Amino acid sequence: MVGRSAVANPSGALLYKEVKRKIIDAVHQGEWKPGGAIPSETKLCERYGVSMGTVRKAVDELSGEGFLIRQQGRGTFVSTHSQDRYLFAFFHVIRQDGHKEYPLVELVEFGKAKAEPCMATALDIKPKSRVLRIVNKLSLSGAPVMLDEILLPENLFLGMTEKMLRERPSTLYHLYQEQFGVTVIRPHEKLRAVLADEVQARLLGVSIGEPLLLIIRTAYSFRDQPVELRRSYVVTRNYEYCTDPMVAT
Amino acid sequence: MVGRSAVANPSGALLYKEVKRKIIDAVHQGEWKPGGAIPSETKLCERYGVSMGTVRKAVDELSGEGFLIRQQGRGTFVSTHSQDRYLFAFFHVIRQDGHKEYPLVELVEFGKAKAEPCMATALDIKPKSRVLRIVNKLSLSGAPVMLDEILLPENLFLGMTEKMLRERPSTLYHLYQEQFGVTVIRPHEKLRAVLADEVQARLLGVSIGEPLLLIIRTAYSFRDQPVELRRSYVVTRNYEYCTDPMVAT
DNA sequence: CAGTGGTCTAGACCACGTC
DNA sequence: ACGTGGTCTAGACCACTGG
Repeated sequence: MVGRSAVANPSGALLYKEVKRKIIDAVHQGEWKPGGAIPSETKLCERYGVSMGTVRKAVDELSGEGFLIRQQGRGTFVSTHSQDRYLFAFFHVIRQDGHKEYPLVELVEFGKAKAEPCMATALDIKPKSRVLRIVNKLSLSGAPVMLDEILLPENLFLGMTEKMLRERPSTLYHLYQEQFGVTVIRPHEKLRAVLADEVQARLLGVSIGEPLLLIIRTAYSFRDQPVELRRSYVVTRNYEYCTDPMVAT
Repeated sequence: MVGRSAVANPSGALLYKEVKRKIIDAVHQGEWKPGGAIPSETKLCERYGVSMGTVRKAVDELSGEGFLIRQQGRGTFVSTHSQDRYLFAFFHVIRQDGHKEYPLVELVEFGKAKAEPCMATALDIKPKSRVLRIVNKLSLSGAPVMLDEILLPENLFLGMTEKMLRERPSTLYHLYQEQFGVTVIRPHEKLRAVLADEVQARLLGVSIGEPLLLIIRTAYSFRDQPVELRRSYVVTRNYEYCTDPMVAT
């Protein structure tokens, strides 16, 4: 037989996983950029010395994970967090009648802090190392609905300024990607119900003791590296958190 | 060319979607039963007159949707809601330290009611048609944590008795499948934060005004048919709702 | 029109589970 | 040893996009 055997290959891993890794690496090393196209499937076959089916399986998985976007007749592109499809992949709060809307984001606070133990654990950094702290107020239909407290490991976001956040044209995750080369690929969220404290009540325009939905999100980049910890407090009087806002195939 | 063309086929649909549909139908018609094996991939090729790749794509999707379970070296099986992997596909409440636990379920109420407009809409039935109403209390580590109010269209669950619910050995969804031939394949959930009213406080052993996580779930069967509406009230003092409890590939 | 991804074929060898 | 699913090959035709 002229081809390689079905599974055995230099690194000992599955062939299509190997191809996935190589594609991700090429993007990491800047060969193909977010928003740009990657080579056609035929060219990828030649480049990696595998058959179409194997390239397809690799690209299929990467596209399923949201890393690539395929467009029939046009090509396959490296995804960007500025794309519309991405906003609602991470923003799950919609009106109770099902209406979706883009939130208006307002910066409330920006500064540095020392990581508390729970933050350090979640972000996989040393206790008491420095973190950036951002507080945003999000409004829907003109009314404040959500308070975001965002914590970032400082070393990944060196040089972040308040100005960047105020002038940000698109989403925060787009900023991470464009300015700091940090691509969020997977959020993990935990939810609780809590009562509004005085600060939250004031900022959200509700009474103290109003029930709030607390969303604790850890956002992961490649290799399961945590890059952001976020606590969101949502007034669910008119809005709700919706699992799986994605449309079906 | 001897084979059929790549896309054109009798029904005009994609070939692998056609195969998916036929597999689902065979299960529906009782040819292959939940828990049992379906024919090997080779046999499915012959039966449906398509190639391995096409059968694989169909089975891959059905297995991704949780309808089938593949086991290397053994075969492919029709999934059952009694399987362990299924409990946590629908039960997302875990302890705040990440520990997962099986809830103890206790029936609080069982009866019939007329569908309110919002229920009728969600369940896609006529307003004021009859629904079954079940209220369960769920405990974790011996303490009540969650209250479930479950609403079912009566016509799909004719003959359901309180006895069935009390003697239920496994999950409710397993009961739906075994006794009524209703297979839940996809839940859709919306979450809010609310305050405990008097009844909830009493049943859950908390004070009135305790913040509760409200989970409004619509469960769908095949063809996007809604089969259950469920409102769950969770005390999130020690527990939390966790998105994506599934382990990665 | 040429080039892309989407689907499909008809095989092959491998790793795993069961007998 | 045998049958299963898991992976892989080396092509093919189709539908869609763009020039």
